[in-house]
Amino acid sequence: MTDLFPKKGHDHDRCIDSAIAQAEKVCEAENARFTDMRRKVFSLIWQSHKAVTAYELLDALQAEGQRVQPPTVYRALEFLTDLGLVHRIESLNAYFGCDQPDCDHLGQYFICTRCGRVAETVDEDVSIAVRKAAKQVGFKIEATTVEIKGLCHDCTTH
Amino acid sequence: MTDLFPKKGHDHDRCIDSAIAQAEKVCEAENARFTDMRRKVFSLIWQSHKAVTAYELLDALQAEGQRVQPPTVYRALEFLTDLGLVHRIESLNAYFGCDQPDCDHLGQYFICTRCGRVAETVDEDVSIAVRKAAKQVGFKIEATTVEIKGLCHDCTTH
DNA sequence: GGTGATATGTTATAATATATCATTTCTTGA
DNA sequence: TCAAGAAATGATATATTATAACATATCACC
Ligand SMILES: [Zn+2]
Ligand SMILES: [Zn+2]
Ligand SMILES: [Zn+2]
Ligand SMILES: [Zn+2]
Repeated sequence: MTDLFPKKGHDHDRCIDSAIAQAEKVCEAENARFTDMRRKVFSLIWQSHKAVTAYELLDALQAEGQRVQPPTVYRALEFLTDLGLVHRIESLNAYFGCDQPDCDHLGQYFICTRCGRVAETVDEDVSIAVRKAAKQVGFKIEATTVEIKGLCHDCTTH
Repeated sequence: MTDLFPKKGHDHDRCIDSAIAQAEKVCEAENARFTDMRRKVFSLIWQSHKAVTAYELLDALQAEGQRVQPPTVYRALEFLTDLGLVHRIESLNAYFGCDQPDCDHLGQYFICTRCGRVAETVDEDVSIAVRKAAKQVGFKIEATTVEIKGLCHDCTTH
């Protein structure tokens, strides 16, 4: 068993720094501008491993004294999700930071209903099973949403 | 290849009648009341094989002259989804009728982006792969959302 | 430095969902 | 049968999530 979720006392600053570094790389590769606002929103999303809502981000920005409106947040989120730097959790209407933005992320999301954290995996067996199921019914896949709710390992044992 | 989606010219009245008959059975078995409002909402959902939003249902009810408010629709939807007669498609904020309410529906949903129809499958291989992926990371599953968007067989060939 | 493209600001509003309390309808058992 | 309690619906208000439309600012490039 390898827990996808980070350990309790882990150095989260490293998560943040690494995520930002990766985001910079992706933006550069895509010739996309990692503006102050986008960087700010991205950092806020990475403050935890939980999914955050657009309005939580808005509140956080406003708490810092910025006069930000919803469209600003949604635009940043659109930019980040389009680049695969952030994923939207459909069943939560919330967003969280991708820790492997390089991969082609037809990912699956584990969502802990106790601690609220989200972890992403790109499980080949799941992908294969989904593709096979689609093929069996003559369905041409464009996108998949696989969201699994339950208890993370920490939350089952503590 | 067995298309999950109904044929174009199929007798949809039979779909509706059968769905209502099944719903009556389920409600009776659960000792739940299939009231006029719930039956009405259920029928409206079954007017097509597409997923419909709560407010589309509300509009349809109001168009019939009823003075219905959102809570009434959401209550009916909650009742129906709790019984497994209707499923919510998270990525669409919409609802559609289950055609196999007896099974334990850890189902997967195929959503055609062209014709808008939804079809449900309960694919064991997908379920197994998801359970295995969860086990590998020590995650205890409570619920799963598997929504697959793309083109149904009809829409790829016509 | 001027110009077009991109990003953000601003205002308004659309779309989805729920909280709360009042009223009606149903069930059930004295 | 009908009174009491439970369940469902009505009604009002509001919370939450998201986008449209147009103005302004910033950036990239020549
Ligand atoms: Zn971390
Ligand atoms: Zn947890
Ligand atoms: Zn039909
Ligand atoms: Zn189709």
